[in-house]
Amino acid sequence: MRPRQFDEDHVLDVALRLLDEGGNASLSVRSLAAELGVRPNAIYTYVADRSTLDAALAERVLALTDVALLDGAPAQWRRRIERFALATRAVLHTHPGAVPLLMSTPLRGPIALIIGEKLLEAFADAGLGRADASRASYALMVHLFGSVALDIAETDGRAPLAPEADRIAERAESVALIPKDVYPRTAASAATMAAWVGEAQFRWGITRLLDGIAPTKPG
Amino acid sequence: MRPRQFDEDHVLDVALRLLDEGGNASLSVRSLAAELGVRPNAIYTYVADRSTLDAALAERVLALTDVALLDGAPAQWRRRIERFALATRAVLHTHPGAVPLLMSTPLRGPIALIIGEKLLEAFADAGLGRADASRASYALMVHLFGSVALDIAETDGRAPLAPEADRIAERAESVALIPKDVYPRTAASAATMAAWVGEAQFRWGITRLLDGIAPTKPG
DNA sequence: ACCTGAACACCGTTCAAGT
DNA sequence: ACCTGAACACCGTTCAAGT
Repeated sequence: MRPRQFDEDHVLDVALRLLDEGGNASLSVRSLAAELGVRPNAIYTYVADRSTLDAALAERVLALTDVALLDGAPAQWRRRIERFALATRAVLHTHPGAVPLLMSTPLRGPIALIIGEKLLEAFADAGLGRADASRASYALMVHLFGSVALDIAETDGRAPLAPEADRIAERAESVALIPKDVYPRTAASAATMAAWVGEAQFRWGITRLLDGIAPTKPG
Repeated sequence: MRPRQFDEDHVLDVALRLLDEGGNASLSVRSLAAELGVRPNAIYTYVADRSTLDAALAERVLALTDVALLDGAPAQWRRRIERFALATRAVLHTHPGAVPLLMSTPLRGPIALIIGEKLLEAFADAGLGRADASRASYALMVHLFGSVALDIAETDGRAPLAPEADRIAERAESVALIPKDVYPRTAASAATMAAWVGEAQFRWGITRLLDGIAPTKPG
């Protein structure tokens, strides 16, 4: 009959903070309990088990996304998708520790559904039929989430991430060691390769994908 | 002065088998040791620590890929990339438990480099300049790895994966529950959405991406 | 050089008991 | 209804000791 000490949102916020501060291994049922000032098993009042906690965290980070960026005039469909993709990438970069959770959980929560629905709308505005719009939506999510996941795989998962320029510079150092006799083309394009984790590369990929999905007709 | 009981390859093979058989949580330093008939700490003779083991497993799975599929006549660049992407997707589906490792480790081993080098060659054959070829290679890898990771996030990570038709049918059931008043477009394209985890969707995405990267000029 | 024994500081989860 | 105490079956990793 005791009152609940916290609501579920607060529990998830604290969990997310632990993830942001400490990197990948810093969140556990026990560390979360300690942070809340409670015994480990009390966590099970708020959450069914560890994997449910992870899924809830993934959905929570997705909820930070601004889906309204997908709204707008039909003719602006491309700009709407691009700005949403850019902004979502930025949000996910803010919570790097949650990204592996996003990539290992089925994305079926309400936020994932809203994003899907609005992407369908944008691609319909682009002139695509029902099936193609659906395929295009998924292709875009694959590129968005996949790109962020690979970016973050190179970091320790702690927030805030190092500035982009630093992350690229660090890659440049390691890429410089690639033997140019074995990998000549790779060595010759080292600078571009170092910048794979940057926003320009992300824009480039999204642009080409959208070009392939809805080509502007010649003439 | 005792002889090494195993070589590193064997240790990795056994680890991969544990991952395949038991799903995500079935591989641990201790379970690996038990399977090899040795005490837990003996593992550290072969591997520096757990995260090194994970990285080695990721590289090992990547090594199962057939990079020769990227070779061929310059005019066939598109076919070379497509068949490589398809085959690599199939290989990764064979070791689903290793895919999360692939997505959370920097891909800098020799196999990753060879794949990159050969992709650069293929995109050069497509007529791209050095920087664009590099960006295109990464975009393709993002799509390939991202797509497989999202596919596998819907499974329990045990090999063999259920047949594609079954996985799609299971998704269809859950997608059928989406309320059509809130998500009308999503509900209307439910069948396509259920098939997001299928090979046809993967082909579609790769095709559109390549279309955007190296458009066949009109006329 | 390789493996064991023992130990340390952790995990997630359960169950019965207290309020 | 919520939390605690206690326990269980796990983790990864270290260190000194044996061969």
